[in-house]
Amino acid sequence: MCHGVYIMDISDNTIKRICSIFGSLSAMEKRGVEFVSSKELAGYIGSTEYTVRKDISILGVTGYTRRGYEVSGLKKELECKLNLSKKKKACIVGLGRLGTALLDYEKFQEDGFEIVAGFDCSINRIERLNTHIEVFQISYLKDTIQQRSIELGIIAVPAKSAQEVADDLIEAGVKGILNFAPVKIGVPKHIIYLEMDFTNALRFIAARSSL
Amino acid sequence: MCHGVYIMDISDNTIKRICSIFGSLSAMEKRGVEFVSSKELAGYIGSTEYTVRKDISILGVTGYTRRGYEVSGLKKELECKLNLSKKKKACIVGLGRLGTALLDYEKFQEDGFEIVAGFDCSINRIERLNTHIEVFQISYLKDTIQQRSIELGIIAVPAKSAQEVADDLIEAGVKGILNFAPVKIGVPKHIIYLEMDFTNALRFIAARSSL
DNA sequence: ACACATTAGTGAAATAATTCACTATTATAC
DNA sequence: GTATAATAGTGAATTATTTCACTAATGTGT
Repeated sequence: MCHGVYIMDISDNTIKRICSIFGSLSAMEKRGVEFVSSKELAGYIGSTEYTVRKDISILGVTGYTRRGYEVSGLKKELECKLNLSKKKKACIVGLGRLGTALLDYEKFQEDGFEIVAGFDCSINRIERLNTHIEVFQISYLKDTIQQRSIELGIIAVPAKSAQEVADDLIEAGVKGILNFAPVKIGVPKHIIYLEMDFTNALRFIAARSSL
Repeated sequence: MCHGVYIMDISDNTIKRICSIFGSLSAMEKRGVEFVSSKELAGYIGSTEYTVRKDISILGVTGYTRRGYEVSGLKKELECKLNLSKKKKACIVGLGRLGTALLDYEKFQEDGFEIVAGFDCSINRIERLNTHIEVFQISYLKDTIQQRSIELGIIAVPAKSAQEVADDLIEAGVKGILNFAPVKIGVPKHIIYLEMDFTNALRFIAARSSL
């Protein structure tokens, strides 16, 4: 943890926005942008200048009058405050179409998330896979996670086995779970859980646009 | 639009929760569950009984004292209020690993979202694809969307071409966009836009669990 | 038939989040 | 050098959201 701020007291919404800001800063840094204002950042992440300034100041980071925030400086600060600098090991359970797409999602690597293992219950499917990441039969889940100190589990199995997989991941010791199965998983309070439900997303869009 | 409620006045958060509730109800209906309480629903979607009751009552739907809500009845009501009953046509742009995974994501079909076209810029890639959904070279995007009255666009291209694809989709007339590219896209106010940024999700989990 | 327990519905209270209004600072133009 | 405009920082006001507290209704058990 970085000095000063106790991140656990900060709201989920603020943390999510800071994560988006971090992503925008990475992109800007690549493009060679040096300074960015709260207004511009707000545009990038779909928020307001007020909220962006509040969020950043909650973390105790400051910018420059008349110039805004220094892109790479702010990025470094956020990285430090959010503990994103350390490389994090993750695994993917379920190597169907979505799981294999995630296996090779380059963006994860760029961002310090290293996929160090994939698991599937089907030996046939595992043998047919063409990837540079090591893949295992799911019975090796617990051992592999513990041997390799994997901290994050990504679930890409069908809905009906998602809870079981989550239980195994937690028993093996992961700290966070990203769930792509279209079902809500129950986890103990100390496990950080996030769901990516594609169908729900489409429902939201449909409802809002009154299709 | 259903009678009574003006859905545009309802907050995004409420709509998102209602969408989750809808998903949970679908699952329960399949399992043959007849009634469900606000407390149980809250458990499923990760909320509280108070909020669930408020959300449902905002839509003007009522339950039964001592029994809760009738599962299939509530589902029908929500379907009607959220305009989810009509089949909605969608297309996917970008047929890399993620795009092709989405092409055959059965859950979409089950939920009334019909993927009626896929697009990619590479003819080679299109020819190699093995799917029962019609795929086109991206130059046919506008014509196909208009001919088939496609209302939803799903973007699964690399970050650098995402904005351009979005502009084309909007010009062609889609009403909503679901963006899987890890970049924020600018859209006019009347377009409903939602982003699924996997890396951001992992960042959030990492920050919250202080990996 | 009666007591009890459970559950929805809802206005009010409490809490949280956002926006505003203002200050201070400083780059830029003239 | 001075005026001006742009921008961060921030306490206060506003707005939104969630939670509480209570009522009413109705199954369930005795």
